[in-house]
Amino acid sequence: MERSAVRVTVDIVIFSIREDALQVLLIRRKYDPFRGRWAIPGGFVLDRESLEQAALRELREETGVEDVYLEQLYSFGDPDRDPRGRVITVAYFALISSAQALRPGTDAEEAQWFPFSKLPPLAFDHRKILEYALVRLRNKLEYTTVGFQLLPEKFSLSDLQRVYEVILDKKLDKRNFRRKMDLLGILRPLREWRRQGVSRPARLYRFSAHRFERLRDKGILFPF
Amino acid sequence: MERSAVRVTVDIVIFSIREDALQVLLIRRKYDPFRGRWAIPGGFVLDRESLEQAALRELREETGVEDVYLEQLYSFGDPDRDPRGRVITVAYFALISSAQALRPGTDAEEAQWFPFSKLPPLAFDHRKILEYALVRLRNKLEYTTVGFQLLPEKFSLSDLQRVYEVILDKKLDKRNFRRKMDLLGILRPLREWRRQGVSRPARLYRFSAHRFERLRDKGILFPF
DNA sequence: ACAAAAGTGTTCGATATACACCCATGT
DNA sequence: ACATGGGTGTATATCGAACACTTTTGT
Repeated sequence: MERSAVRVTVDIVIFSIREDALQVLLIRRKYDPFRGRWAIPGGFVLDRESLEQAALRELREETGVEDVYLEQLYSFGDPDRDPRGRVITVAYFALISSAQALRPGTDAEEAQWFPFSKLPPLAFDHRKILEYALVRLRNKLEYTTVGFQLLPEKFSLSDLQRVYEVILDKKLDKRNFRRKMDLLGILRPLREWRRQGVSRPARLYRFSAHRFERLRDKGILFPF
Repeated sequence: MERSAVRVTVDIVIFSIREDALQVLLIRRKYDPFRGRWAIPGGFVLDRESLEQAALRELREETGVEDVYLEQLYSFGDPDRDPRGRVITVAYFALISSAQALRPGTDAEEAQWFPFSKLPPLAFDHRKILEYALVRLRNKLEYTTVGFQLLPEKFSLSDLQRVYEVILDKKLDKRNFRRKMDLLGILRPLREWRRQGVSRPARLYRFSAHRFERLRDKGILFPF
């Protein structure tokens, strides 16, 4: 068998809802190739770590956050995707709660949130990766509970609906949305309300993980 | 940045319906590690080929078939998954029509179909890969048209139903199944019938690709 | 009183499920 | 005539989509 002179990276599409928009975290490249361009955070897989560990490490280095939803997206391996040589990347996507503050630019890299609808020119094939990540996120939103990963622990139903609306990029009907969430049976209402400026206070809810497990057991979700 | 001393393979889970069962093609390893064990066909990615090209090449080498449904499954990169060192594999799955004959054991490798329900002990983490492939195949079956890829060009509705039944491992109602297929609007009835032994001849159908494209455009499918 | 967001039910069409008998053919 | 698989319709339950007004609060 032939040896393959290949290097492997992980790249992580980091989504968050900020300022009522779906945003992704990008870093500005300091070196060639694509110096000055924006890129998805990532880096080489180290010798003794799994792909997921590598993704978590990069995520920690880039943002300082630890507890996030992380899912493998797809592997991209066009021979010409990196001008430096043969580099295959395993792309992940991560969801960060809008409450989580990032430790800014830890390894002296310029990092910045961009609304998905206003992406700058990107390095490598990162535009393609981002677009596929959005497709997956939208699909997952419809048949799983990933949406909750983008919210803080306590949230109102309007918060939740806004998450769905900005990701799917369409208005949803409030009554239908609430009924659906209610039927899912994974929301625990709290005895807490939150005043949002000048109007009626909104009841807060918590995502009920253990009811969610039953859904998982019914095979609605995925094994990794 | 650190170099990663990694090699990359593609492995292909090859599904087919044979003898009214879902089967996978395995090859017997001739060399260590895991000499004598059965394994999913695969091999190293070459310098100038994409991941998909590598998968297609392995598929051709292993089976002689060219026109198949091929989809990337998942990348597996546990540091200890291969005793020879760091090998990351990008797993694909392929669907082969039951009509397609394989060029047998071309590169002097012993290849054999195994019913999914009677898998032998497998090399590496290939058992895990196979199990995930089945989960994906089942999911895809429900919201896409991959099922047709397992049939020859002309098929009866009973043939089609059998595909669904053996993959999902449950009996389906004939009338409901036919109505659903009819509503999908992707079957073209032919003026041809086939006698199956001693009973009434079954009408044959053809999968209508161009109607299918409309479904694809509606975003029901995936980009790769 | 009014502005702003929270909250709440009903109707309708589409889709999924359950269920049983007749038909065409070869032996 | 019978054994074998092919073919067909109806009734019910469930789910998603459309749609408008009242409530609570701060100013």
